[in-house]
Amino acid sequence: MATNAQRRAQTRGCLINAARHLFAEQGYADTSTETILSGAGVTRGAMYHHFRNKAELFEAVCDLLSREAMVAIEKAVAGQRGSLATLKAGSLAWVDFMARDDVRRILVVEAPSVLGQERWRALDERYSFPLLCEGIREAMKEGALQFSGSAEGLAVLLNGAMNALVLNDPRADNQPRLRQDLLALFDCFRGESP
Amino acid sequence: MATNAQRRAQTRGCLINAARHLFAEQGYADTSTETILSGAGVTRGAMYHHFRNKAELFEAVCDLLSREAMVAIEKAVAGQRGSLATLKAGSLAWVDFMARDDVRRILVVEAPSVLGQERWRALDERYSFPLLCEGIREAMKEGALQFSGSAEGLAVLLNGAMNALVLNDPRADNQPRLRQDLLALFDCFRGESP
DNA sequence: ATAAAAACAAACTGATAGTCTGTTTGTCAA
DNA sequence: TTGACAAACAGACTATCAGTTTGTTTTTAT
Repeated sequence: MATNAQRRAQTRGCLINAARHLFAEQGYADTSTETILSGAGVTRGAMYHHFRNKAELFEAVCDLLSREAMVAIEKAVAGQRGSLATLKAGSLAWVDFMARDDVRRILVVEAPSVLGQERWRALDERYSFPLLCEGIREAMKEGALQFSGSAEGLAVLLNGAMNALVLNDPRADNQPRLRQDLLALFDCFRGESP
Repeated sequence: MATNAQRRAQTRGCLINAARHLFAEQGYADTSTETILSGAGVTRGAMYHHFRNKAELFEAVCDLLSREAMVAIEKAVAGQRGSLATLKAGSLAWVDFMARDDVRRILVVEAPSVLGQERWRALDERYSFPLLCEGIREAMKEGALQFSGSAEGLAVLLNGAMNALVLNDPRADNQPRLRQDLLALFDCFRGESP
């Protein structure tokens, strides 16, 4: 009835989707594979046919979320004019996406521990990081952004700054203020002038 | 023979010390409590008398490492003259300490996931963050550092930038370059300039 | 049509975090 | 000093759960 490719996509999709919501609500360690299985309407055998272990399923979830982040960023960047405005818009879009409760917990809080430092960085470098890096390089080339160090280094540091912003007390009302502070930070690189 | 306070300190110390090394080498999830117990020369009953669960023992390890970080920072800052030099020295000391393989794995990679975002932030705010915040406030007051946003916001962002630095590929030779980039970042806040 | 491979089903196993009950050791007031 | 109480510890036990194994169904390729 269904082709193998369809069956495969269907089963993987169900598992990833169920896992995504459960990991977001209960965290990785407190989500048993059994819960995921019943949530996805799939058996143990099927899951371990598609994923080597629980962590690999988690990685698939991370991949999905990262791709969604890319979409959000590209959408935000689309209508922008000027390299600095583009950089700012993209960065804010990234922050907005990562600040979502589910995304933050999975991609920012738990991913480094579950995937390990190496694979976590690999994820970053596969998706959002090149975009940020290119944005910075472009802005530096145009002179809209001046920095005595390397573009890649600045990208690493800004990436970390945004990460910290996302992690900083989402329930407090200081989130908008922090966004302002991030924009102020970008303006510190304009070289001369107010 | 020994007083209760002594026994308590002894047992807790052995557990925390054993756990510290095991968590650093194998990670939290892959270190069984049994391994910790035999490493500490202590029984299960003793451990669960002093710590509610495995995570609470991990938190005690984090507390110890954080205190050691404070010592390292205060030592580095001791001989410095000028608010900006003090800030830079303290920041580099923080980076150096956190970049240690054992410290990075426990405090930077795994702590957010094991403790949860809230308790992880609480840890930061109890130790290094106030120091960074005060350093920035001081430098801003002296005019050595100019920023249109709030000192606290800048502290959050810089803290994140340093975190990212620590996480960025420790095996590559780009670590010294990143340290230079961090110093360059500090110099972006001097307003007018050379 | 048939052989091979992919997809799935479900019982089973070893490891392990946390509990429970009981024992030893220290504390402190009378 | 002693006796009542609490803190510290010992170790057997349990429920859970990630991953394995073996067997079955469905698709694909020839």
